[in-house]
This record gives sequence, structure tokens and C-alpha cells, in this order.
Amino acid sequence: MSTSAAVRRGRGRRPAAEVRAEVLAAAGRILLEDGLTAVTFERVAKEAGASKTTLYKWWPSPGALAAEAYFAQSQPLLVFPDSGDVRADLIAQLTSFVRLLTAGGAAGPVSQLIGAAQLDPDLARAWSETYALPRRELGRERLRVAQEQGQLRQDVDLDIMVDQLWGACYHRLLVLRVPLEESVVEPLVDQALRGAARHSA
Amino acid sequence: MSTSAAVRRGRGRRPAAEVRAEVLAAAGRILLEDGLTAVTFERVAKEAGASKTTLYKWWPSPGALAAEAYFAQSQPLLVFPDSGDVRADLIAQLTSFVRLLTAGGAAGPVSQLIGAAQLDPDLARAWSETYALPRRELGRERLRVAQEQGQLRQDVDLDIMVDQLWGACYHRLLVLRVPLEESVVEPLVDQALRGAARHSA
Amino acid sequence: MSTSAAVRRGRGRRPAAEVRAEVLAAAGRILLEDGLTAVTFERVAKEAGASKTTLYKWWPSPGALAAEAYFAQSQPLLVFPDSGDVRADLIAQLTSFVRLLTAGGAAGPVSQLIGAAQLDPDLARAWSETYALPRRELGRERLRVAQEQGQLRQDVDLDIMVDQLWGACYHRLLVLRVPLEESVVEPLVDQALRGAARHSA
Amino acid sequence: MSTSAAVRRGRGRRPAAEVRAEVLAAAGRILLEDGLTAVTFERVAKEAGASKTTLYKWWPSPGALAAEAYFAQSQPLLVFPDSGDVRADLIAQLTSFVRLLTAGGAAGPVSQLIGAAQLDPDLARAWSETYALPRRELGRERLRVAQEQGQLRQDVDLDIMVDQLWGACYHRLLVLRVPLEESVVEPLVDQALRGAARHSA
DNA sequence: TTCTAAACGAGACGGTACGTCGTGTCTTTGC
DNA sequence: GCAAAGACACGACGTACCGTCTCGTTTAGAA
Repeated sequence: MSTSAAVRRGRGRRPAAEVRAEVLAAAGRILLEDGLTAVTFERVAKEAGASKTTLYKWWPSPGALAAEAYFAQSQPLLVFPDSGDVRADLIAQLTSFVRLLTAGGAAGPVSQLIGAAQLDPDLARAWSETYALPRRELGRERLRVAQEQGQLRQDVDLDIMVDQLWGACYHRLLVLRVPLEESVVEPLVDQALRGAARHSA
Repeated sequence: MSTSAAVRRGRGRRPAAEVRAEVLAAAGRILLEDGLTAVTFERVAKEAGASKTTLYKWWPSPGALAAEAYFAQSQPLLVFPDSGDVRADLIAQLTSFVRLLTAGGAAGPVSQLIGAAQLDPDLARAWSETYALPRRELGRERLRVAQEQGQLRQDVDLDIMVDQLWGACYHRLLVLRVPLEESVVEPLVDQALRGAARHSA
Repeated sequence: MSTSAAVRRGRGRRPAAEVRAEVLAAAGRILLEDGLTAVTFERVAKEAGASKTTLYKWWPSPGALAAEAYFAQSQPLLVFPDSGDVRADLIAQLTSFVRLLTAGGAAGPVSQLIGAAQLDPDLARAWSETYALPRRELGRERLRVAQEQGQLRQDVDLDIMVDQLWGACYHRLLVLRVPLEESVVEPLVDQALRGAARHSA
Repeated sequence: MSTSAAVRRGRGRRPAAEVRAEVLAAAGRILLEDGLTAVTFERVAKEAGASKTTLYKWWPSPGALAAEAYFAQSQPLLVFPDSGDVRADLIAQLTSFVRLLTAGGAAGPVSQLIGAAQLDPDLARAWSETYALPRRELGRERLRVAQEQGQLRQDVDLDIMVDQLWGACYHRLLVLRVPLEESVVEPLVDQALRGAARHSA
């Protein structure tokens, strides 16, 4: 939204950055208000004052546009705290993660985006590269430090541990579709750390 | 597929069961061949020799039809072995579960159905009630027995444990979209049982 | 415009005849108001409350639709008078023909339709079969009677004579694009009958 | 096609004449190969290595460009023979005219251009001024000489006579869309000269 | 000879129409 | 009466072209 944006209403070329910004703003608004299925090229073009041609030039599918719009406006916290206590840090990070997931209810933007990614390879790629894989890397890195510090055993597979923690939340959200509450985080972390077997030795 | 199905080509009434069977067969075939997005009422009606009116009467959405078709033809093994050794049983069950998920690749029917369920409440309900929740119940029950037998600690939250195990697999399949291999099952189960912390006490 | 047409505003099926009538009315109105290029499937569908699918089912191209709409609403007089005097009849018929052509100016519906027919085979077919060829047949028939009655020579090629008379008008309208006035009709007919050579023998 | 045209492939300024020549060549080629509807600014710009901006500067519409391209490459013979015998000259001129019209089939460039002119004022103007009116003037002049020489009656309207002869050909080409053969020329000329009425006096 | 302004190529942009497909509602027809 | 058949309104898709504009480059003409 540059200052001159509102004035310039011709049909000619506008700076790409300006167009992109307006398109992402419109797409993000539609996503939050009416859900992912409402994010169509047709509607975004109309509400952003853009043309369909432009959208097709920049994004491979409506889903991919929605994903980028979501990233753009709710810049997800990617910082992973390191207080020295891995248990506390995991609980903190997972708690804010659960808050992110449950924002907008069970049919929130995140579940819709992950869902649509199962049917839209372009969205899937955007999602994995921009969101999912970097976050896993972040978590794994925090766990690696803890492992070096002796808080975790040497033979722990850190990827699997990430899967256990974050996957458990996704499981309730996407597969079981049961209410996901922050209170599960603490027992979840503890159980992952302590194990379920009676004799851990 | 009744014997007379191919002969009877009139527009009059046919037995409901016969129609349903043919519809489900067609939907299942389309699902496996061309994916979930190809399972439209339009196409199923044409290939099953049914009418759209009939489909709308029995199923609330194409996704729900696809889900039921999938259940009907690949009756998922719901039996949970109980050999007395909970670790071995978990490994066995999770291994066949991974096989189910990876059938048809990362874009297999299961991931597509779960994905579409995030956008289609009717499909979500069918999926949860028919598939996801019963399976969780089954797993929890097996764990409960193990807990009673003293193989698991008393303070373990069995729901969370199911989330940790199955959710870890779903995490790789749906969220990370990385190859899901059977070899992860054993370390996954062990890590859930033993815990990750150095001093489990 | 059936009596119940205005009431029935659902999305379901409507009687084909009713839809066709409304579509043709809208197309004809657009043709007269804004010209042939404004007769697009998109606009006709919107203004007629019809769907594009329906238009594509009934008409092969917007031009063909416009042609049929033109025929439907301005049912062109196809009666050819026979007063016994072929000269008088030709003048009468050509005069009303010139009036038809010049209705709406040089860019009237007729010239636009004939023009578009040079680029749209579907429109060309509709125009030839429905309008042009029948009219030529009518004129030729009238000339044939005159020939039998001895008003025209036996060796006159009646097709060519039709071309000379009607073609002369079309020539000014389409090719030269000069004003076409009714006053040319009488000298045109006389010249065709008497010939231009000094010694007609 | 200047000698350095092929070498100079930068984006900077090129001589106007060179650009115009390449554009007209490309437009003419497209017109003959794929028809008038294929002569779009978009495609001509690409194939001529020119930019749309340049095309818009020189031509008001794709149709006008196509017309000029047609004139440029098939310089139509405008010489009208004067052998002293007006009948022979008319037959000769009309015969080559029919050949011109039928080149490229019934949907040849000429009929397409005249057709499009009914919908494109810019093309209409270019066509009338450059082609149609000069040709009529030429024919009329030849007839005027014949009239002075006493081969045609004094009261003959020469404009109408031109309309009768050339219009008859256009009639078959544009309106009736029936095959136009050279064999019609001779009876056409004779009929125009002798008249159709039994008693020409 | 150097500099500046015009014209060029490239192509992004807002629009409009195309032709197709799927949805969900409805009428008609045949058993 | 019910099911097959399928017409219908609607809306999204992806593409093509139009006419306008911005950008960087190059040449032509003025200094």
C-alpha cells in the first residue's frame, strides 16, 4: 500500500511489489474470514483490484497463494527459546504452537492449509519448504543442544522425537479432530522425556 | 455387482442395495485410479449408471462418498494383536499402519481423504466416526491391558501415547511430507517406551 | 415470457422453450442497442438470467445466437409481391430491402451479421440457410414467372439477375460503405431491365 | 529488410521503416496462413520482433494492420485495360477480379477483411479509402470513356453499373457464399449490357 | 564529438470473453 | 411413486487478447 497506490487507478502497469502486497492482503483477509475454499483466484483478483493473469503469473494455485498470504500476515514465531532447560523450552514452544493451531477453531487456517496440501502439490511444496521443514529443523537443533549438554540420551533419534511431540498435536487436530487444549502439552512433554515403560532401564 | 445389473438398463427403480453397491464400486475405483479430486458426483453417476439425484440422497458430499467407498473396499484391519508383549504388538500394528499409509505413495487415498476432511465437514465426520476414533479406541484398549499387566506405568496418559505413536507417522506423511518408512517404527516405539531424558527418574 | 417466468427464480431446471425465448430476447436487445460485438455469451447469459452452459448447448457461437435473435424478433418479410408487373414488383421489393439494410445506419445489424459471417463459419451457415438463400430463391421464382409471362427474355440467367439487383445494394453497403438511398432502386431496376449498351441488339 | 536487420537484435531504437517492413511482412504471412482472426497485435509483435507499443503507434487496430499488410504484399492490379472494346475490357477486369476474390478459398483474405470492416471502423476506413473507392473510380472512368465513345447510352448511371457488375460478384462471395466461378463473368457483363427485359426499347 | 530526447523491445498490468467443469436444484420421462 | 436422465443457474478454472503503462536500451539529432 504505497502512498500513491490509491491514486494510480489506470489500467497500465503497476509496480509488482505493490500488486503483490495488495493481493496477499486480500487473500489473507478472505482466508481468515471465509476459509480456504473462498480463496479463489477469481475472488482475490476482484477484491485486490488485480487481474487473474497477474495471479497466475505469480502463484501456481489458489492454495499456494493462500499459504503465502498466511505466512505474510501472521509471521509465525520461529524463534525457539533456549533457557538451558529443555523441558521448559519444549513446553513453552509447544504451548504457543497449540495456540497457533487452535486460532480460528478446529477448522482454522492451519488445518485447512495442511489439508488442502494433500490435494495440491503446489501448496504442499510451499508449505513444506516455507513452514514445516524449517520448523522441524529449529526444533531438532534445540534438541541437539540439549543432547550435547547431556539432558537427552545419546541414542535418541531427534527427528523421531520432534515427530512424537508435534505430531501428537497434529494428530488430534487433523486426524482425530478432537479439541486440542494447551493442557496436554505438559504431560506430552513429560511422557516423551520419561517414557511409558515401567522400567526405563 | 448383482448378476442382473449389467442387463437392467432401464430408467426405472432398482433395488437400493444394488445401486449403492455399484456406486461405491465406481467411486472406489476412481479414487484409486485418479485420486480423490476425480471422485465427483458427476463422474461417479456416469460410471456407476446411477443418477446424481440418487447420490445426493445417500451421501452429503463427494468426499463422504469417497470415504465410504474406501472403507467398503479396503476393509482396514481393525484387529489389534495381543501377544502379551506390548512392545512387539505396537511394532506389528504400527508397521501395518505404515504400510496402509504409504500404499499409493505420499498422495495415497488416506492422506487425500484426511486432507479433504479439513475442508469438508461431512467427510470429516464420516472419517472420524468410522475410522479414526475407533482405531484410537482399539489402540488405547491394548495399552490399557498392558498398563494393567504392569508393562506401562500407571501415570501414563494412554491417549497421549497413542497420539505420540500414530501422530508421529501422520506427522511425516501429512505435515512434513517426507518419505515414511517402516524402519522408523521400531525406534519410535522404543523411544516412546524408554523416554528421551537421560535420567528417567 | 411465460406467465410464471418472473416468479420462478430457482437454480433448477426450467423449460427449454422459456429459456430460449428469454435468451433470444436479451440477445436481440443487445444486438440493437450495442451492436454485434456486444452480443457475447457472457453478457447474454447474465442479462437473460441463463447460464453459459445452456448457451453453448444451443448455439455454436455468439454470432450464430445473434443471427437467430435477429431473425426471431424482426421476422423479415419474405413475401414477394406479384402484381403482374415485374418492374413494379422488383422496385417494391428492393425498396423494402434497402429499408431493412439501412435500419440502424451503415453499421446496422444486417451489415454486422454479414460481416461477422466472413469470420464465423457457424454464423455463415445460419445466415445462408435461414436468410440469404431462401430470399434468393424467392426473387428467382418471381423472375421465373415473369420470364414465363414473356416479360423477360428466355436467355436471361435469373441467378445473375438477382445478383445484379441485390448485389448492387450490398455492394454499396458492405464494400463501398457509401450511403444507400431508396432512390437508387428505380434506376437500378430500369438499368437491369433495359441494359446499358447503346444498341441492345 | 535492411541488410543489418538480422544482426541488430538489441532492444534500442531501430529505423521506423525497417520495423514497419518486418511488421507488415509478419502480419501478411499470418493473414495468409491462419486467417484474419490470427492477426493479433500480440502475435504479430512476437513474430516480427516488435513491441506492442510500436504497433499501437502505427495502426489503430489489428484489422487495419492486416489490411495494410494485405495491400503491401499483394499489390492489387489497379490498371484497367482500354482496348477500345468495353465489353472485352469488362470481362477481362472482372475475370481477374474474380480470381483475386477466390484466391485462398471462399474464406480468403478479401472476404475476411471486408467482413471485419463491418465491425471495425478503422479497418473500414482503410479499406474504403485504399482499395474499394479507388477501384470503383477506375471502373467508372473506363465506363465514362465508353459512354463518350457511344458504346453506352447517355442515360446510364455509371455508379450503378459498377455496383451491378462488381456487386454481383461480391453478392455471391459475401452474402450467398456460393462458389464464385469465372464463367459467370461473361453472361454477367452481357446481361448488364443488353438488359433483361424482352423489349429493350 | 558528446549529450539528450525520442523511439524501441520487452512485458507486466487491469480487463473482458472464451470454453469447460463441477455443484446442487429442479423437471421430465420410464418402469 | 420412485429412479434415471439430464437441463438448468451458478461460479471457478485456465487461456488469449486488448489497450495502457513502466522499464531499460539504443539510436538519431542537437549541442
